[in-house]
Order: sequence, then C-alpha cells, then structure tokens
Amino acid sequence: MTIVMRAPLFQAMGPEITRSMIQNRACRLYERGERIFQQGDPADSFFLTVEGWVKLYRQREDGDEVVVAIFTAGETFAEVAMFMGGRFPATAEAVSPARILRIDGAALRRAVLQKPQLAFDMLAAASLHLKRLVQQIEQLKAQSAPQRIADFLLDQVPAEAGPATIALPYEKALIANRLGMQPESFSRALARLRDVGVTVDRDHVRIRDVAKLIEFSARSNEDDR
Amino acid sequence: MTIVMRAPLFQAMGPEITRSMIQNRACRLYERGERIFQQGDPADSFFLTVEGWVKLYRQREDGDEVVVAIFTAGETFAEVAMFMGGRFPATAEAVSPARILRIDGAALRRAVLQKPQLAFDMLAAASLHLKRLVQQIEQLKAQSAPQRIADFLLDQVPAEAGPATIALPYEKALIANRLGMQPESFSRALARLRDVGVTVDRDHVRIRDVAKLIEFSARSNEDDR
DNA sequence: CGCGGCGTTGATCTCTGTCAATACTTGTGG
DNA sequence: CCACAAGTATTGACAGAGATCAACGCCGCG
Repeated sequence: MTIVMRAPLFQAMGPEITRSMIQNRACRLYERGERIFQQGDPADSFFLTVEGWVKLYRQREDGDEVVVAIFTAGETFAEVAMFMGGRFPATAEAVSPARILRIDGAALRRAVLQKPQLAFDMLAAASLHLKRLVQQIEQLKAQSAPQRIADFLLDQVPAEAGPATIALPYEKALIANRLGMQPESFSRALARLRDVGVTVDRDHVRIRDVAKLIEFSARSNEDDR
Repeated sequence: MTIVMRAPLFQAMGPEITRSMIQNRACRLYERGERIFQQGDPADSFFLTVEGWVKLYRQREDGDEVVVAIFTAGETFAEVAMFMGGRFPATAEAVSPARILRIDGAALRRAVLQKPQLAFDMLAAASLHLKRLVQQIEQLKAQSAPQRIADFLLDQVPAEAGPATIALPYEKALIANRLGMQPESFSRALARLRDVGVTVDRDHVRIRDVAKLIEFSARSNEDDR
C-alpha cells in the first residue's frame, strides 16, 4: 500500500480520508487481457495502477483499436471522466497481470467538497494527462516513425548521455499501436535506428549514446513545469 | 458580456465573484496574428474567447508549428496549465481579430477554495479538452486524410442527415495543420470528397447528404456524456 | 514433436509530403 | 480605375514513407 500513499492525490488527502476511501477489497488483481472498464460504461470510479501495465484504448466502429495511453505502477487514470459522472470514453485493459485499485467516485467527490485542496491535485493529474496527449499529437503530426520510436525509448531512459540498455516493457505490437504505426513498420523503423547506435536483441534495446539519439529525435524543448 | 456569463465556469461562480474577477479592462482586442501568450511563459492566467478565433500550437525546435486546438467564442483555454502555476506548454495566437478576456489565476484559485463547487467546473473544462485531444489522436492514428476532413466538416454541422452548406471558419492552411496534413494534401483530399457529395466553392462547402458523409467517415460512436 | 503467438522480412502499392509552377483574391498606390 | 504585389489556394510531377499482404523464423508450451 505504500505505493498508494505515494500518489499525489492521496498525499494531499491525508491518511484518514485515504483509508476510509480504499477500505474493503477495492484492490483487485486483473489477468492479462482482462478489461477494467469498457468504453460506454457509466464512469462511477477511477483507478490507480498498483502493479503491472494497463492500456487505455478507443474501439472504433471498424473494429480497430487505437491506444491512447498506457499506465503503470503509481499512475491514476480515468479520474477526469469519472468526475464528470458521464460514461467512459475509452476502454481500459490489463496488458500484463496487474493489481489495480478502484476508487469510488462519489466518495472522492465528497472528499473534494470537504477539502478543496484536493481539487488542485485532481487538476494536477488532468494537467499531466493533457500534457502527454498534446505531446502525442505533436509527435504524430510532426515526426517520422523512427523519430517517434526514438522518443519512446528516450522516455524510458533517465540518463541524458552515454550508453543505456532498456527492456521493452510490453509487446512490440502494443508499442507500435501506441506510436501510431503498424507492427511491421515498427520493426523496420527500429532496425533503421541502427545508424544512430541502437541495437535490438529480443526485447532488449541497447543505445550506444543517448545524446546521439536525442539529437536524432529532434525533441522539442521540455520547457514545462 | 453576456457571453461571459454563459460560460459554465462563470455560471457556477455566481455573478458577484465573476464581476470581481473580470473587472478592470481584462478584456482586450487582439489583431490577427497577435500572440496571446507564448510557450514557456509563466502561466498565471487563463482565457475566455469572447469573439473571434484562437489557435493553440506547439513550436518545435525545427521551426514547425503543430496546431493542437482551435477555440472560438464562449470557450476557455489554458485553464489547466494556469492551475498548475507552471509555464504554458504551448503558444496561443489570434487567427482572426479576437476579443479575449484574461482571468487572473490567483483570483480564481481563491475562488475555488471559497466555493469548492467551482473545482468541478474546472474539471469539466479539463474533461472536455481531454476528450477532444483523445478524439484527435484517434483520428490521426486511424483515419485517412479525407476521413479526417469529413469528420471536421461533420463537426461544423448540426444535422445528421440531408443537405447542408457550411462556411469554413478560417484559412484552409490552418485547417490542414489542425488535421495533421499539408495544405496541398488538404486541397486534394477535399477534392476527392466530391465522390461522396461534397463540393467546394471558395470557402463554402456544400454537402449533398450528411448521412452519406457520416457513413464515409466511419466515425466511431459518439458514446459519451 | 507440433502448434500458436509473436516478430521479422520481402514485395508491392497507396498515400502523403515536397518542390515547383500557376491561378485566384484582396488590398494598395499611382 | 487599373496595375501590381502579397497572400492564399490549387494543380502537377515526383519521391519516399508507411500500409498491406504474404511468407517465414523463432520461441515457449502442451
């Protein structure tokens, strides 16, 4: 439960409200592939990923799935939709075995009215999500497939220069979808990154020099916060 | 000022707080092309478009502009960024002569603490913006240029069937950017919509049968709210 | 050992971006 | 009132990126 308390939302809430909110078995284990909620369901709760990976995607009429976001330990999702009390505009599904905490919307709403400071934290979460979506749009509109992959890899790496090795956190097909391309294109584009010092073995990616990859990706300034 | 009061945010605020907040000449006229704020500026206010059109875009290192959203009369923008008190992650610019109300962040923050209900309205606005961004991502990832244009046109039309005529609200190059394509592609793709009953004259678009266009666009269900 | 899921590779085709030339509109000044 | 310039839109030719379809390889598992 320590990870729960670490989420900014719960820090602000204070231990007593938190505990009252996440009492009885609200935390559940989902198998890989299991749905957490479905596009169109009434949005009466939101979620905190305690462990594992979750994909949030839109289902299109033509049967295609479009991944909008992917969450992992410590991240909350669907708060804003829940707050509106409407319906979920997307579907959430575990892409690995995942432990997920469900938080009741009505309870949170009451908490916010009691402690307005909480609203700021909700907005902080919304802000973060907005920023990520904007970033994604920017990437889709202005960057080639190899550049988007480079950005994705760089997001996984703390360092700003030197060598690094990373394990791809989930299936390549999912990464491809997240990045807005076909699995085949992902494979080819990743191979093309060999020129800038990226080599692949199974699900392990070795970057010879992070700085070089940053230069290649032409990332725009991370001039926020 | 009636349009100000109509914005959900101010409805909830009540007339007295509203008036105290938007007192002295906070409303300003911007010329076409004038910046309202710039990416990286301290985000100490947010804005309500009273009249005209505003584009919100990211400036990339390579000089490209990526339009993230476009706002018009009655819509607020940058609330969430403001609330975080950080810096604007994008630039806002008037694309037509525009009358815009600037609202002080600190004042709003105080108002929220006084009247927690306001927080819900902030979250509502955030929710709307999030939903739009998600929709945009879906379109970019899963739809061809003509389909994206079809969706754009359909957003301008209230009807669900029958004929319609619409005036494009701003320059085609801007629409093209918003839809993630080059002006040339926009021109060609729009021409290709002739097959589904769309004809263009200057900035006027005639749709012979809206239902047919909906079918073509393969829009996913608008299953929200 | 054989099967199924996942990933890669190859061939081909379509769409979109790019570069360049050409209208069309609008506003300005003679 | 006309000529011209600047901004905006369209059209053409071409190249490249990525999608699609198909085949194959790899690996884990029953």
